[in-house]
Amino acid sequence: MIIASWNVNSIRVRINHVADWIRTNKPSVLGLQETKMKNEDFPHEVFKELGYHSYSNGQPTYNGVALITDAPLDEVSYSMNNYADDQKRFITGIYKGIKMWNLYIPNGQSVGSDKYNYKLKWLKALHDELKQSDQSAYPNILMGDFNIAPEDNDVHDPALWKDKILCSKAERDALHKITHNRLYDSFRYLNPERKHFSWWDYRAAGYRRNIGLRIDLILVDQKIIGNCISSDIDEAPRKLERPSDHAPVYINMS
DNA sequence: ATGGTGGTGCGACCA
Repeated sequence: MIIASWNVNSIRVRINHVADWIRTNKPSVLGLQETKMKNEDFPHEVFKELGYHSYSNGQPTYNGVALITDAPLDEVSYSMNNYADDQKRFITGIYKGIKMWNLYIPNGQSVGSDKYNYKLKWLKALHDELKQSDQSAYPNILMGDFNIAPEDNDVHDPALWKDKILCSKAERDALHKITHNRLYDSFRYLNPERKHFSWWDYRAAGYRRNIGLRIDLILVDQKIIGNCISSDIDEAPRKLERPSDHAPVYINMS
């Protein structure tokens, strides 16, 4: 089964790209970020026609996440228990005995800014939320736009990005605290040396020059990491007309 | 060269 994550940067603009990608790849679970659409406008009918269930936690203009699944989810949750957040960045649900977390982690703007402090607070809250769920019977898969490049091999020019937003030590430490003894970065686990990005800035012709970072991640519970067969990033949609600035990342699990 | 492009929505913000 395919588990995938994609920051679409507006579901309204990207709906045909997403529908085509689903038809081609037939994911079991697809987490979308930056839908930028309120729930009542979400195109549930498009996914229904494809044979999928869809769950939206959206808002106008900014943020917004959704889970698209080929079987119904149980226990869908739209917020963390211990962190009140007006920004719609969180949705979870149980899929065939696995707790799927789809997350749009704050960008953080620049190191030291108010938005950076919000990002670190959000990551701490996520850590606490995950720690609570450790007692649960369900293994976890966390997918989404983490807005953190885990290591220098995930960055086109590590010297240029050193201590910058998406790469700072505090962000990486927060991510490691979340994964420690619990989760594997599936792409890196299965591709120890590969340099492959998931996001390229629209500005400065980032994609054409392959100036990118790997910030879209699928973190898999150590209890089921052995079921992961492969992990990859599909650049095909990034080459289309009017693409998202992110490519879909996915894992194949037995 | 210290910006650039793109989405939302129509000005200014976010990334």
